[in-house]
Amino acid sequence: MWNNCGVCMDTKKMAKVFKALSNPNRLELYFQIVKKHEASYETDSGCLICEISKSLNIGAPTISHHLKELSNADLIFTERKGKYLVARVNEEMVNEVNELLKLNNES
Amino acid sequence: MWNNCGVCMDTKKMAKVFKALSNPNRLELYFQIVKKHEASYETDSGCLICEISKSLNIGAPTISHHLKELSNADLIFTERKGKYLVARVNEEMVNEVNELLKLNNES
DNA sequence: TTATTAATTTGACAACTTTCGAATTGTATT
DNA sequence: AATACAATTCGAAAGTTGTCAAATTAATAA
Repeated sequence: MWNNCGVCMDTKKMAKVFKALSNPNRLELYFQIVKKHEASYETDSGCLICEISKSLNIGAPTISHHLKELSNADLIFTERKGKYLVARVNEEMVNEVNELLKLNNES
Repeated sequence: MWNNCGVCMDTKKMAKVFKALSNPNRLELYFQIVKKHEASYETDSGCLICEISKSLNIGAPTISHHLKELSNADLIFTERKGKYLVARVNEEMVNEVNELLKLNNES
């Protein structure tokens, strides 16, 4: 459970997730992926990055970089569909984070 | 709802919270405050920082700095009790973050 | 009052982040 | 084949972060 640095194993993984969400533009990107994901739940059509990127005032290289960070933190999956990139939320991971953050007292 | 940078107002606030939780040592510090908070729920005795800091391998100035970040992000409250500093979780904020992170589809 | 313990401030430094422009790769359209 | 569009890679600039040592403040105990 504890490593030699006094930091819990899971803590590092979780810190990485939070770091991925810690930049406003990246967080907004994440929220838009979630929103599309929820909207297209029935069709399971995923979310085109080029559409999202129009609404964020940052260039394509930056978007690419941010997506990699979200992906590296296991918050999203990405997949190439021909010319386009499709992003999907990793629901399992998000639920895990939610559990960890939840306070469980009886107030 | 949206500002001129294409970033949602709440997004900045949330990004700040996630940034506060994005460093492993700071996250561990936060978790320990939560743990103590939950354990001492009945007595409402709070959590002494000097106790926690023994289990993290970082110096006092760094702890002080990290506490300020958690506090700045409204994740915790701190209060001086004589010689000691007592930390408490801001339950309202944590619940808010949890709501925002929660996925609401029917899977 | 002196010494001790807890916490903060300051200043510094290396490491990391965010972002961009330019060049490049991959795919589709004409 | 030539063009256009989507995305990635690279290299660099400007800014931010995590950490510490040294000095300082605050409160308590001897």
